[in-house]
Amino acid sequence: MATSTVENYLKQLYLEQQATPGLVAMGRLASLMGVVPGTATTMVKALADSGLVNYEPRTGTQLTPAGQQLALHVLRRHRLVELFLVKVLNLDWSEVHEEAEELEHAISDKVLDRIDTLLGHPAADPHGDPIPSAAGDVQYSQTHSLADCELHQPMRISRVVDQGASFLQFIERCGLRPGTIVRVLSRDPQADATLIHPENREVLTLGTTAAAKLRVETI
Amino acid sequence: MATSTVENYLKQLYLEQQATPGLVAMGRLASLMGVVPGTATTMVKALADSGLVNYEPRTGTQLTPAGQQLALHVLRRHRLVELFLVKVLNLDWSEVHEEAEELEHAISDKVLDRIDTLLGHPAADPHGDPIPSAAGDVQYSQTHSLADCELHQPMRISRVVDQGASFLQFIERCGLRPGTIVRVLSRDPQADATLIHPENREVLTLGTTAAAKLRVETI
DNA sequence: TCACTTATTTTGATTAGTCAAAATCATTAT
DNA sequence: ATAATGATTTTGACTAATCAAAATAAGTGA
Repeated sequence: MATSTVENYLKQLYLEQQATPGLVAMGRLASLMGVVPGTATTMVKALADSGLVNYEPRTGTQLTPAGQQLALHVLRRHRLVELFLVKVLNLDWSEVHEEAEELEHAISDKVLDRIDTLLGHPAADPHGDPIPSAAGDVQYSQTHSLADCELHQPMRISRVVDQGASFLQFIERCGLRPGTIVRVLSRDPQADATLIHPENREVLTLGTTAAAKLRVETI
Repeated sequence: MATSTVENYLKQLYLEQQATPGLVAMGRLASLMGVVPGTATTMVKALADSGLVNYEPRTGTQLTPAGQQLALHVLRRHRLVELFLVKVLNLDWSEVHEEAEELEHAISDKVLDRIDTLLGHPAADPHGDPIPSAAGDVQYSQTHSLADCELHQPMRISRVVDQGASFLQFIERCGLRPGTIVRVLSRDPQADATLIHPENREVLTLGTTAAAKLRVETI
């Protein structure tokens, strides 16, 4: 059985590879995990010995198929738990990430399965992140973000790519949760600004960094 | 923050002191925790340093008020989780003990509170064990067992003092879950047998050890 | 090519929890 | 009172995960 530390390394590697394909450098992994670089090196060597990652000294590391499988399992637990906490226990979506961070390591397959059934085999968590299947398949609807989608076209927000509670609360306040329909009215690269119009809400301006965190899909 | 190992030691000490008041010997604690006696000694010394137990070398240990407080907190989590798993996720009551054993260390006060609310502030878990309040109070309804209660008097089963899945499944099959009304028809000390009659069920015989595990209360 | 910067790896230590086995202590039985 | 028995404690060692700081490698600039 993988310890929860191992599960966290694998999960982080998976997310990082998803965001930036290719080898993950030790320094990068260390900062994601909140440890010093030497610790990451030691850990990755151990993971390599278990066949969960490939390790190229002084270059970087990446998940093996076995490692990815395990990472997806963890991610499935994490995301199902998040949705469960929101839907069944009425927690706020801005706080469930932290809670799930602990529960994802403690929950058995049996309990997870019940949760999955209770929720009706959902496809995405409260942030719009896809929930991997028990077999380890994930559906990435390759979307644009508010920072690069078409102007004036109504789009549906499908995903919020930032788990921070304060950002999520901000999104909440602006009425920009996943599912909401928005249109981008204009972009001003000089001002680093995107003018958007959420359905039934007031027009507002987002900086490009914030806009890029809101993934959208055409309707 | 107490590690889950520490939480388990405290929980086990509490349960043992409840069953057999007085100091708990190292050998006893070790066997309850499934470790070697030397390990228990080392651990108890550390717990004593943290002010969670009193330790009398070569005699035994017992919880301090602080230790008991923490133990009750763990027990509250354990039992609320058990009930939640049965009521909300439809797990079998014979399997929830194992599941709760892990979850009790991962669940936050906030989530626990939601569960408590969702279940309507229940007083007992699926085995009839009382759920300590958030403040750490427990209601022990001091009851008799089927091994020593009055004959012929209808009694309500209030508690099953054995968490083992196979025993619980047996109890289930005989229709002897908490809440059931039963009468003891006779006892034969020589044969070590108790003849009981569960309401709407067939008469059956239990050995004294098994009968003692079924706590009952007068109606 | 040589020095400099920066990331990575190595080394030595630390903490929590554990075991095996030797040493110690406290009781019982003779 | 002494020896035997049995529990307890101590000692030394191990694993997982970590950090601090020194050593090493790789790439960059001059």
